[in-house]
Amino acid sequence: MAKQIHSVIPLTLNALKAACSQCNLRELCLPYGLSEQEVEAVDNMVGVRRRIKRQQHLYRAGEAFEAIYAIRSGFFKTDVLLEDGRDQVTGFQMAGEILGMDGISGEAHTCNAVALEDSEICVIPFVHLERLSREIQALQHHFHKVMSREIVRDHGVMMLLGTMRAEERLAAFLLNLSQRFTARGYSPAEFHLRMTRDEIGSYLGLKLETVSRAFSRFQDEGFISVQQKHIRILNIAGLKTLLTHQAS
Amino acid sequence: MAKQIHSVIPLTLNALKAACSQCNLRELCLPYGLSEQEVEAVDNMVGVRRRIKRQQHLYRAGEAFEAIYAIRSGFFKTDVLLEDGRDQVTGFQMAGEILGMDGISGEAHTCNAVALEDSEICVIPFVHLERLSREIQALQHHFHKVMSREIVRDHGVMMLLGTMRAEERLAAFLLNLSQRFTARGYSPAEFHLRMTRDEIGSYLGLKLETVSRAFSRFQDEGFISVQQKHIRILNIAGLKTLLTHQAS
DNA sequence: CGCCAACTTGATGGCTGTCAAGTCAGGTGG
DNA sequence: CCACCTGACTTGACAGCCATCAAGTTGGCG
Repeated sequence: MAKQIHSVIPLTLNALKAACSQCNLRELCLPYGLSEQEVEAVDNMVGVRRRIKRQQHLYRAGEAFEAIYAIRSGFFKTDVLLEDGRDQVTGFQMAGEILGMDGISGEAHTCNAVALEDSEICVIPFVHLERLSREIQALQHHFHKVMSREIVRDHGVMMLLGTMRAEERLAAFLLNLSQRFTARGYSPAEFHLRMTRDEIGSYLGLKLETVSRAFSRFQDEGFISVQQKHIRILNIAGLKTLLTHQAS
Repeated sequence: MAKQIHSVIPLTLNALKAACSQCNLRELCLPYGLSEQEVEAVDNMVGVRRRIKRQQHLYRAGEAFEAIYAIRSGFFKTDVLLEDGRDQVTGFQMAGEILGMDGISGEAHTCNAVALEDSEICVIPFVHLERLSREIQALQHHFHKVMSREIVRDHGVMMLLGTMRAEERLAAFLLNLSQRFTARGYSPAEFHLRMTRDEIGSYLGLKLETVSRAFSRFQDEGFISVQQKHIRILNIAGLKTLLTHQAS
């Protein structure tokens, strides 16, 4: 009991005032070409920064929706639970991406968001965002684009789940990760998976054994090298041909 | 040739000024409690009504994004095409629902929207919508909810594609249709499918034969009666148990 | 009446799920 | 420092669900 109190409370209270004006992820979260005055208004809109430890929830399905969250650093997954116990990972999110937009429609979150590594997020109270969006056109349009991008991304996942075979799914997944790491200035060819095989499988609609076998097969073919969660892509073109060539 | 010209051109030109103030789908498209003045402003925001004949495209992937569309009557599907020819239906839309939000992020549509029966839609130029959203808070919030609802819906489809077996998918599909028809004042138990088995299969990540077999099996079990595209649900509770009971 | 698209039904095969055993890496306690 | 333990992962054998291929049926339309 006492132990719990000591270990948990300090973590969630670790909050700082956010400062978009100083943030190097600004171009991911915010529109181009805001005036100084506007950036200051955005600084005031964003509430606080919060640290979330690995395996902690940022929010849970059913909780009241109050804010969306910008990931400042770290890595998250979102997942949905069915009544019968089945669940599915609906996405993996990394720095510069936005979490929580599913909650707007029903005023409650519809999925869980869990940190896969120690992370830092900026809290954006939704009423503030809407108020400021009414004043700054560029911010309004940017937010609409962010939501729309989420819809397009989901369509991509539906495509993947509906039409692709196991190896195609995993290839698409790796290429997607590679591209997103590249966009953040990391190596396109070498990265560390933050999620387990089981979580990858859940996201891709596969069992963990199938994911593992596909990894092994890719390694045998010389497309990648796998050591636990460390991935190195050796033949990006090879992975890409897996996607386009295998027509049904 | 001459025949084509005669049959096609008149259709797409069939456009009227829209009038939300008169529309009985108002509660689906618009927020509650707008003032008369505000409804009038919305009337001006919405461009024209357009008729789309069965099998005609409302928009195609790649076309410039200019407007979103509210379905006034009729039935649509949206689908995405992969380079290698595979495609997938990403959704079926009916009266009161909104089409085209996928286009906001990239300023171009990312999927095709095709009428599955003769339909009528209201064109909502997106710059108008954003302008008016900045003035009418309720409209702004309503639009955000509509986009968020699309995200939540997509998560539901991902769940379906990622975790359910063929018969569960079809049961979920039928129950979803039933619920949406009910919300529009139609019978919850009896309706006409506007799409082919192939389109259902594409949406559910199944082949048309599998869809057909599942229909037959549901009929044998006494859950539904099927006559071509005419569906009658005889045992809604039975269909629902298919969803929750079959844990893996 | 005949044609065609949509659909149904059967037989077969393959991909992936399931079950099981074993390996590996990291952390803990002696 | 090392043995042990646990969770994550790999690999193999087998089975089942669904895709594929094929043939036949139905209903709508010219």
